[in-house]
Amino acid sequence: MEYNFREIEAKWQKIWKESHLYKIENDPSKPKFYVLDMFPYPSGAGLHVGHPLGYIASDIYSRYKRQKGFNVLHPMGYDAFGLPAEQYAIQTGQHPAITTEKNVKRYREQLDKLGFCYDWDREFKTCDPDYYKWTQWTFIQLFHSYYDKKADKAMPISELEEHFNLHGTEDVNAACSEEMSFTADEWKAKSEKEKQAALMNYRLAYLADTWVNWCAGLGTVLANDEVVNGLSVRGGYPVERKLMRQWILRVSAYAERLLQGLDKVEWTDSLKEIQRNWIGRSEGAAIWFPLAKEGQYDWKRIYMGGNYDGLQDEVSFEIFTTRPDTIFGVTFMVLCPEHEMIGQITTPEQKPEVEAYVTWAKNRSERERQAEVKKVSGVFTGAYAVNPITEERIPIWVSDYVLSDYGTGAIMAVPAHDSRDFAFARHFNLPVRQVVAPNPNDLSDPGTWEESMDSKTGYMVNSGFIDGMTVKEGGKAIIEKVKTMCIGYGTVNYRLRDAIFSRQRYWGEPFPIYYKDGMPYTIPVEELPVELPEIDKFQPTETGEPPLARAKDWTYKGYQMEYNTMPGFAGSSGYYLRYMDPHNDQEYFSKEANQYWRNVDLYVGGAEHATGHLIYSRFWNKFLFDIGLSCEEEPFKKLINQGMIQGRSNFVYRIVGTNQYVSNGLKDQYEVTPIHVDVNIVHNDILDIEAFKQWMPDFANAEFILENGQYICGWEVEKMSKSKYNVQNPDDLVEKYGADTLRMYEMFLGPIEMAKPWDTNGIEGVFRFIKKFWRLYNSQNSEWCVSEEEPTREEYKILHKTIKKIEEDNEKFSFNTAVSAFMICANELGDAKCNKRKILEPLCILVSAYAPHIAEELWAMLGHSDSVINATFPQYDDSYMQETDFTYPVSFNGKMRLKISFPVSYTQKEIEPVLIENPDVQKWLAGAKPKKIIVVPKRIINIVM
RNA sequence: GCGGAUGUGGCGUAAUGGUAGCCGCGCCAGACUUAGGAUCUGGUGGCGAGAGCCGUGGGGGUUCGAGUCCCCCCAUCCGCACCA
Repeated sequence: MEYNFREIEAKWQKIWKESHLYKIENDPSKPKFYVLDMFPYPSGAGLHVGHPLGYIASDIYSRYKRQKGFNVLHPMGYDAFGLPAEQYAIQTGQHPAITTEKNVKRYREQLDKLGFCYDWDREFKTCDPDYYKWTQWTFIQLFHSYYDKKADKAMPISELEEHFNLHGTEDVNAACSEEMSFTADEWKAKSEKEKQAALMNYRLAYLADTWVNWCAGLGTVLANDEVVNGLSVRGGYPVERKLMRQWILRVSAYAERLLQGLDKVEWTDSLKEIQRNWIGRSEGAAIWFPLAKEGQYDWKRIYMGGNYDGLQDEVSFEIFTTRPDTIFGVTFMVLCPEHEMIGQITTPEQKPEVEAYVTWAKNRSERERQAEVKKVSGVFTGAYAVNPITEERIPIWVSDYVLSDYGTGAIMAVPAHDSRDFAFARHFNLPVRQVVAPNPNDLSDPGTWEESMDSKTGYMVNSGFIDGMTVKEGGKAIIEKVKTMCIGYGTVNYRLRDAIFSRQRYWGEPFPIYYKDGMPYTIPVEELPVELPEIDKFQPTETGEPPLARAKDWTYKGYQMEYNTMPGFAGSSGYYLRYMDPHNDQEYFSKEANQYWRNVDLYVGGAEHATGHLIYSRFWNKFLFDIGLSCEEEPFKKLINQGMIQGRSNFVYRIVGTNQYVSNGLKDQYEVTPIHVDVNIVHNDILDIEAFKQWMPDFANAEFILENGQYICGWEVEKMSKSKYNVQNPDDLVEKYGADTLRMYEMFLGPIEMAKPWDTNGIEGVFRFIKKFWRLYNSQNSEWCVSEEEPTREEYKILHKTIKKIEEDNEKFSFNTAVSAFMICANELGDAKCNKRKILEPLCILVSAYAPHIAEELWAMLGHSDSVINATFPQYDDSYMQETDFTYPVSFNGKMRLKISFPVSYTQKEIEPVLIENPDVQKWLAGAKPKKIIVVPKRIINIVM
């Protein structure tokens, strides 16, 4: 039989599908292994060309693990809610469910063509009510939980209520939006609405007025990770800051655990680093600075921040600093433009200027603000604060270089040792005072400085009681001091912010929330799912309400339901758990299923999810862990980021002012304009001239200056995009070479985690290998030619060398070198004309993870009725590797000169005399006496002269 | 600016501190062919007629021996970026 990949691949894909070959059970008698690909969003464009890379790698690993005796969970499904389908719906009126269904179907077809071993019986979409029921359920649990810092976990909010009833806020140490203080009696005296408002301050899913990223272009708010450089990731629309009432997840409560957990997972250093940066832990101090007024300060009273009855006139600002040691160098204070105390403290003379500045700053878009980071702006309030340590009066300024949502929105400025404060001080001519020096006597005049001295090492100077201490000691001393003064304490701040969880959109999970008396209440879990209602149009209402406000009778027992929907990351944060038990209608997933599958052993996907999905799902999982659902605290044990697939563009060079095109090698002789040319009409950088002329009307009459009769195109690695004409569709390659060739070629390109250009130039080589592989089993004239003869020792050696290499490479995900090993093996067996079953049968198993179709066909031809995926991975036998002699490379001073063979049993003592006598060695020694001879057994001999 | 990664033939890449360039593309030569973007065989880092010399971004170092380990520098890519 001839190798006909179209026939073979179609045949086996059909058989696999019909027999549910890849369906697996939760079978506790076998060790488990969970391999997962990152949830794809089925876009209208079909499978992105970068996707298969990761899918192939995970598929190979899954098949390999299965052959190694593991029960492998390898599911697939779709992250199906989201903006593109809805944008399309707004434009065309087509319901997003229809678009989504169509896209999912196309994805599935593409995936099936690549021969993946997914257990499709576990497939689901995030927009399935059966699934989003559990997304809503989790939201309800979050709503009814708070984070107890003492227990360091989520707890039922009912316990907090109970505590309030008995003790008020005394001894409460919980994650919250703002510190609260009331007694049990005060609590009991509160109205139901007031109580709900107070509890909202603690819930893990809470409703609050916050500054959000409002994207008018998309008509919705966005999470921080959905905004890059002030533009929305989807669509690239400008984003502005807006104060809105939104659902928010208290992710920040988990900041420390999210950070600590990174030490327990096997992810790349770079990915962990990105997450650490995103979480952004910094240690420092919180210190209160009072507003300056006449007389002595009662620091204890000031600490209470005016919350004390009778001390309403005391105004103070809480600042956060990572450098408490530099407090003697504070020469001014800065508040963010959003700071609530600005109106209260601004002097009448300064009021117009301050108000103008605040209005200007608040109305700037995020993009403008970020683009002009280097520009210094700000305004003096006319008010002064008191440095609580030095008791100096310092001016209070307002500037947008202080951010409202980090720390407290107020800073103590130390221009000598902070570059931003320095720039600000220089711009507004504020004093700069040095308080840190490399050595205690090494002072200089800050007036002459061109930049601040940000060093975190050195000695304190001009710093009163901490003079002479190191920076570290000084910091500690100041924290001690402010503590005893009751005006501050050492603390930790995180950059990680709570996640905005509302979207003013239709195509997402509805919230299981209704409003009574203006306060939100959850729908009973027995009544879930809250299904997405039908609406007539997908736009916001005329009054600016989200689309769900259009739904008829969108109420619960007469109460209005929530109009917002959940964001894209809601459904993708816990999907990996649902695969463990996807059809369970009683629970998210059963305890038994979770106890068995535990967490994902291998997660494969792109690094672009580093600050979104991979933080949210870790948070989601930790919460489910806290409430006893998930038995593992980290969801993804090992994670591999497939490298980005870059485009490889081709160019033709038009001679300026003509319709003449000059070949790459000759272009330097002319003045040319490079023009992108469709890579699909270029083969190995040689342009198909006829196809080029037909490609676009402009080129129909093109003339060419050739080299060696050909037009050679230039090339460059760029981002893959339609406008650069460097997009290649995996379907076309499957059509041309077959899935097995494509799978192996993608692996052959290089290490899986490395970024690489999508260059199909080498695919022919892999195609040749596949055909060569086929011919090991089928003779030149296409007849089955496997013999039952006993292989030679040499043939066994080739096989076992390969078994060892493939096993090692599979284990370390080095799939490129494994493909290379298969090629070497096929070359060697071909040279040996080996057609023996005892060699070719195990080899077929080895290859089956990489090229499942051809392997399945050959396996059947070898006489097996069961699938090759159920075969056992061959056992490596070291005895075939044993040799009696070893050919030593002999080097002189580390340079390899010649080779001499010695029995492996020979020791250095036995080798040396023979070595010295050797005429070639004599020649290289040229009469000199070797200083030293190094023999590394079975490795190398080095003669030092 | 901060953090992470990467630098090896014309190209993709390979090398537990031990023979640099495996495997493949491309290229060259040959075989079979009416033909070749098919198949097969051989060759292919640079310089040199040759023995040989030089070669892993650059410069130092450790070592009998460095692409690999250490220090400094350069380039490219990725992430973060007024985070106090």
